[in-house]
Amino acid sequence: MGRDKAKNIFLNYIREKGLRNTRQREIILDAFLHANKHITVEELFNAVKKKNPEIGYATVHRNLKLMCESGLADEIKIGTSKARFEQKYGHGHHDHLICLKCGRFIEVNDDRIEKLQDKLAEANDFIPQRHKLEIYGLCKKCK
Amino acid sequence: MGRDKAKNIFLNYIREKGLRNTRQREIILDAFLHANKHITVEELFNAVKKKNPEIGYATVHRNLKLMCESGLADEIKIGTSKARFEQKYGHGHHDHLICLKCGRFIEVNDDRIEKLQDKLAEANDFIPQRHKLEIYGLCKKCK
DNA sequence: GTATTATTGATATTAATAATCAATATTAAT
DNA sequence: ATTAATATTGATTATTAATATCAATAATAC
Repeated sequence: MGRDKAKNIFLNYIREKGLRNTRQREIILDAFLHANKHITVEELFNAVKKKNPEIGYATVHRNLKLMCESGLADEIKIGTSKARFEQKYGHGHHDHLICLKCGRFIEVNDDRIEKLQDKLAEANDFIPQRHKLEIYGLCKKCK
Repeated sequence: MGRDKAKNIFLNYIREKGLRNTRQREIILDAFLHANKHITVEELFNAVKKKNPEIGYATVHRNLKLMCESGLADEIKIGTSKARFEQKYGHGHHDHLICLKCGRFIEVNDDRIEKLQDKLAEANDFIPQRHKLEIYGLCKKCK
C-alpha cells in the first residue's frame, strides 16, 4: 500500500544524504503516515508519546522537517497559527478552503485555475515554481 | 490626492470608536502613506524614528494594527517571515507573485481566476469571504 | 481648568521554531 | 565483533516576532 512506498521515499532520501535511520525516526514516520491529514508538531508529538514516551519534542520537530525535505511531507501555514504538516506522497497538489468558524480544511483542485495562474505568471515574465491558494469563508456546516 | 482621503478614513474611524488622535498617530500614518508598498513594522519604525526618534516600536506596531482595523491597511504574511503591511485605500484586491531569490512582490490580478475561485467555493457548499493567492518563483531580474 | 481615560514607550511575556551540546546510537571499516 | 567516525537524540536554551503590561503622560469632554 501507499504507506510502504512513502516510507521508502523517506528511507532512500536518508540513505542518499548519508544520514542514518533510527528507531525514533521510523516511529515518527509511521505515526505521521497514520495520522490525520493536517497535523501539527505538537499533535504528532502527542501521538508518538503514547507509544513511546521517551521520544522528545525536538526529535519529532526535526523529523517532520526532514520529511518535508525528502518530499514526503508539506508544511502549510495559515495566518499566525501553528504550522501543519500534510502527507504529500500519493497526494497531488491541491488548494484549501478554510472555514473561519470551525477551522476545517477542505482540499480542492481546479485545473483551469492552475492553468490561468501559469499564464498570469508568464505574462509578468515570472517563472512559477509553486503556489498557494487559500479561500477563507464558511463551510456548509457553519454557514 | 488619495493620501488625504486615506487619512480621513483613519481619522473618522478613530472618532467613531471614541479613540483619540495623537501627534504620534499622525506621524505614523503619514509615514505609512509615504512608505514603500509592503512594509514591515520594523521598517516603518525606522522611517518614523528618523523624524521622531522618541516614538517607540510598540506605538508603531499598535497603530499599524489600528490602520488595519480601520480598513486602511492590510496585513500580509508570507511563510514564516515578518508580517508586511500594505495600503488598502484606492488599491483593489490583488494577488502576489513572490520572487524566491530577491523577495520582490509583484501585484497581479485576474478576474477569471477570481470568478473560478467563487465557483470552486460554491461547488463545495462553501461561502467565500476572502482569499489569498501567492505564486512563488523567479522574477524577470532573477531568472 | 479639571476629570476621565485613551495613549504612549519601555519592558516583559508569550508562543512557535530552531539552535546547542553532552550523551548515545548508527554505520562502515577493519 | 570491535572500533572509529559521526549523525542523532533529548533536554534545554536561544531566538524571533507578536503582543501584553503598566506607570506616566496627554487628549478630550465638561
